[in-house]
Amino acid sequence: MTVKSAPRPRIRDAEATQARILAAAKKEFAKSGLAGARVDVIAERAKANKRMIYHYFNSKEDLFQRVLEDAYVDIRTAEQKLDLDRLEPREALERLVRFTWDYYLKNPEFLTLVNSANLHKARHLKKSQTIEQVSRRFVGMVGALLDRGEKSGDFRAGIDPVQLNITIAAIGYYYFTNRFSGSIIFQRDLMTPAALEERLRFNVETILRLVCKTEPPAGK
Amino acid sequence: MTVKSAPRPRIRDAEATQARILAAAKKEFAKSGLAGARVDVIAERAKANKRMIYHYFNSKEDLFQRVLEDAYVDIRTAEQKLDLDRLEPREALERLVRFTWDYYLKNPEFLTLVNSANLHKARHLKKSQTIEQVSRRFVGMVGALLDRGEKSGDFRAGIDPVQLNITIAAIGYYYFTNRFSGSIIFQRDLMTPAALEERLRFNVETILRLVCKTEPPAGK
DNA sequence: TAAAGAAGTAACTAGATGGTGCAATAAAGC
DNA sequence: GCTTTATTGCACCATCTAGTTACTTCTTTA
Repeated sequence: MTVKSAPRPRIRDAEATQARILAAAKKEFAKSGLAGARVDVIAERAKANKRMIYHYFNSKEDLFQRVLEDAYVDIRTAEQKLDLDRLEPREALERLVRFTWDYYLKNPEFLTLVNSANLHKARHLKKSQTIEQVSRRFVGMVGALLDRGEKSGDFRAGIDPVQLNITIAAIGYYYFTNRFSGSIIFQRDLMTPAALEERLRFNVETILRLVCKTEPPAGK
Repeated sequence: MTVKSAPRPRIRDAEATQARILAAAKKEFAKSGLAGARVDVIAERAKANKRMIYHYFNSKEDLFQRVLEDAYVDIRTAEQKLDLDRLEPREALERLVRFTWDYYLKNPEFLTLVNSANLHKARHLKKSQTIEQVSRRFVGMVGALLDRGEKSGDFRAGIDPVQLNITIAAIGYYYFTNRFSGSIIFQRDLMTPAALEERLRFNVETILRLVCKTEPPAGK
């Protein structure tokens, strides 16, 4: 009777349901924050029953924590794939700056999720073991790059990898999270392709000037 | 009967009540965001009746907008008092970086308020005429400084004041708003006096290297 | 000093909101 | 097939929350 060759879509699929809930939750939390997010909206957007959310994730807070964890794992995983070791130090550094920028641009939810986490004093991160693991590797990466560049004579000595990491993140992060207020205060649209390109160039220059011994080659 | 020479504290004082409400609202909005803030909490903390909030400020949203406006006016006013014109360009630039840092450090509510505003796409700022006024003056200030430094030969030519402004804000702002997640990810307390001092030094160096022609004097 | 208006209070409402109890149904194991 | 277990849906609740109604009390001023 039923053709089984192509397995028909499962009517009950725990994994798929959980994935839909997580995706919907990410969107909703990113859009409205933890307090502003509505569980009913998440359920509706996930095409799941609200009951499922509590079945799989226990509570709104736990769901938020899970969303946050997944978001951190995602960016850290992407960073690891950069393979900075295989590039010249200067190139590797520039690549990291560009990657960070692009990630924020393409994943704006990440920014608001982190903001929400910090509004709650990051108590959702403290609980998480996953976060610590991925973070450690990440911090090591820039440290190794700085060492390499120092030895090759490209980079100045004694730069703290944590400070550099923070700065690279900051100059992109701030631009994007505050893009709305920024566009008003500075009276220009910060999100046009031209504006984005200009900012990225400025950021690369900022970091190269900070880290490199000699000046970056005068513009293209 | 009643001695009127020393006017006894007024039992009814519209201005004082409004001020108390605004102060309480600032705290509550900064702590919990727009959605998370509770009007009842604001009323209680202001030692005012909830009805008064609606009497003076019409709605929760309007109150939020007012708090935001006041916060922007406060920082922009403080910046104007810096009197950068009277300093050497390099000194003036360093002063601006240090001021921005100190302001964020001493007014952490400002950061979360701005974050909340941006979570809501800054629609509370768009409505406000006050913001535009104070913003314009502020942007001009750094522009004038850059011009002056360029002419004196201290600064590189062609630096966009808006990009510089954003960068100066970013390297402090990011550090503070994400201090909770940062302390976990980087596995060090970012708020100890030593950590704060180190970061400020790093920030000054970042900006001087970005803007100045010659290297900043090799550290002490 | 009387009238008018401003400042303040308590109790209340209508609608939302996170979270549940319980039964129904599909899938997996025997 | 038949039992067991995991997945899902519906209806419901207790509580919270922004905003309001109706009223009292203080202050000013004519």
